[in-house]
Amino acid sequence: MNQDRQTKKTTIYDLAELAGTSASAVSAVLNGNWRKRRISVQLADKITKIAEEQGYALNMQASLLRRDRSKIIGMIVPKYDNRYFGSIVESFENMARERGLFPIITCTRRDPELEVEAARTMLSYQVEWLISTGATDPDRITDICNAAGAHSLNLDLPGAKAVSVISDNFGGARELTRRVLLSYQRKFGSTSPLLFVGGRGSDHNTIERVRGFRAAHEDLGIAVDERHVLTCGYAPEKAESSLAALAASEGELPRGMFVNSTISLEGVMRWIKTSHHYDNRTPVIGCFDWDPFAALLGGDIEMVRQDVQGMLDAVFEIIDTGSSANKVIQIAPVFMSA
Amino acid sequence: MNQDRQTKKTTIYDLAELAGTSASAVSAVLNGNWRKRRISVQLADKITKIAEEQGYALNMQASLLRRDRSKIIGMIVPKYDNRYFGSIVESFENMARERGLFPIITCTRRDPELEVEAARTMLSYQVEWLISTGATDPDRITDICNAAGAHSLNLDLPGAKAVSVISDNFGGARELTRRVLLSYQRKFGSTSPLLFVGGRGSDHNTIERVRGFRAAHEDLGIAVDERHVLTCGYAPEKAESSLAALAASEGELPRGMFVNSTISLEGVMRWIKTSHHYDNRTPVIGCFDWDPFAALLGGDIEMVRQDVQGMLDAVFEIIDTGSSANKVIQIAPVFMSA
DNA sequence: CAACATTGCTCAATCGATGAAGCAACAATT
DNA sequence: AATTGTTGCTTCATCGATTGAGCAATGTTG
Repeated sequence: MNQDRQTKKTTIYDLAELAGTSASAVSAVLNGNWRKRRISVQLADKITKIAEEQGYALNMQASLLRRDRSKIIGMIVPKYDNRYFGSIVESFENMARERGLFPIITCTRRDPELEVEAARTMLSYQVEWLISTGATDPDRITDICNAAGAHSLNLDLPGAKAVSVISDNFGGARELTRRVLLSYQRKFGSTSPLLFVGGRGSDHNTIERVRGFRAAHEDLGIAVDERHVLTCGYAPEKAESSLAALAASEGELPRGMFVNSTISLEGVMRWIKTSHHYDNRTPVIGCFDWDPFAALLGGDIEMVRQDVQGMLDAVFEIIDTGSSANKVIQIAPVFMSA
Repeated sequence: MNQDRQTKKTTIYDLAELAGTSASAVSAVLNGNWRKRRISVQLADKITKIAEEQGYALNMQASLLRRDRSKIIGMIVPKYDNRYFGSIVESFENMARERGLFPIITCTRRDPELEVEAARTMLSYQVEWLISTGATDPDRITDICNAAGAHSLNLDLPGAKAVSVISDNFGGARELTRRVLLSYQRKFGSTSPLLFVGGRGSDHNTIERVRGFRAAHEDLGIAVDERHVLTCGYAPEKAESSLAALAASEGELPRGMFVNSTISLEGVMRWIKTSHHYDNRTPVIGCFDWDPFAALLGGDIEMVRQDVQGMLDAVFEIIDTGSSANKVIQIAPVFMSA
């Protein structure tokens, strides 16, 4: 394998020698502004041909060192384990490439130290922008970016020191809760407060969603049961053990739920299946997030899909224009009819 | 926002001036080999302190240009829309970082042109290794890497020109098919050939899985129905319309299925739900891939989980040692009990 | 035909970090 | 006192691409 790899890479100097010309001319031809530099078409063709024959590849490090803009744009993302972050990353890459930017993405597993380390590394690579997606400490990253002369932006979770593009968590949660409460009423003929499961009590999105959850209850004149707000973290296992604990201490759990992410929903559904707590008592569920399989699970699951395209449109508008009037841009999520 | 960003970035020359020393000393201190270069502890401390105060960040482009190794490792990946690729990417990042390598990943959406363009771009960034995951034309990428003096490796789908680490598709499919056939027999008291749905007839994995599918049928003395091998592509919509077409032309479809990926399964489940074809006739299904929600769908879904950790262990063993005896390394997938 | 413009290129400095080579200053050894 | 060794730095060339300045060789104009 790989036995025919060259030891040394071809540079513009090698090409210049082969073409009997100067490195300067080669550079001009290969980076496209040879017209401006008055290189003849003949020489340009010759150089292009030789470059292709030699399999020449630009050394971006050398090029970037000399140029003023790197055109590199970084993103940190917590996980790759759900559709939401997956489609954020995929769209981000496409939109960056469309603009001639080179995207680099790093997964930081909700680890504050890793986030900072990743940010520093990206800055070493001269990123012009750094998008912190769902970061645990976005302001720290903004500070680091500012110190290094790079732009920064928060996505999904807001920070105080940079523009933030987030879902309308309050509005979305309020509407989702309202729908589940009404569906409950329609189905079971009575009203009842819902169970809230998943997310961290300290994170902005969860706080806002709980607020929307409460607002919807209040709208319909239903009192929230405080013991039933389980902000136990996002991991499936957390949701699972949290439900198990509550069921152990309370007996029967409500037949209506607000689940704070598909990740938590994973644990909820697993618990429902293994505990048999809801056998023959199928609950109505609202989930703040969307997954194609979860949508097919049957029963009564209503999902809100965060508007990834809308959020990234907002992100790139800021990047394209260089600034934004608002500090926090809220994008309304989309309701999927199950 | 961002009003306090500096115009110029701090360099080692700035630090040298502030510390009243030379850039060379600053460089030695900051990259850690100041002991070897006989810099005094006092000066090292002083420089470190000033660097921190100034928020100095190394210019990786300049550093890389000078150094022999870039320690950058690239991966191209088809999509971020399922657990398989998601966990490949996440593990890849972790394992690369553990080794002091800088991972860059690009999603190429199964587009051959994008794959090539992405490979070229990564080579410009001086990647030492390029891992082609599920690439449509891995050999082309290997050629490009060879020409540029970079190592390459195939993951998930094999190529002829570089070492390939893939799942044992034949073995896995054979065992999965066997299980589904037996489950069919147990459940319905008779035997019947299964339906094969999803994947591309031209890709290696699909070919091997169809081969395993046939072998398992043969093992049990069941004849495969050739019209029931639907290698219609991976996209959910393809699976959906393919099933609809078959049902339209054939009437009742078999109650046993082999689905070639969770992506295709998404279409299959949607069709089952919307068409009502299988209402009160729940089929037994085997899926070559795993998804937590799909696993909870109920009914009889058996899933094989590809051994991502095992595959990446093999990948990094090659990277660590620099070579491999085998051209194709097959990793057995793991059977999940539903 | 002199003066000037245009064409088609080359030269050389530059980006920031790195490290081999070298050089003072002082210490240790003969 | 002369030699050798050690410490603690600095100088400078270098990596490969870019670009302003400059320079011959032509072409054009009055």
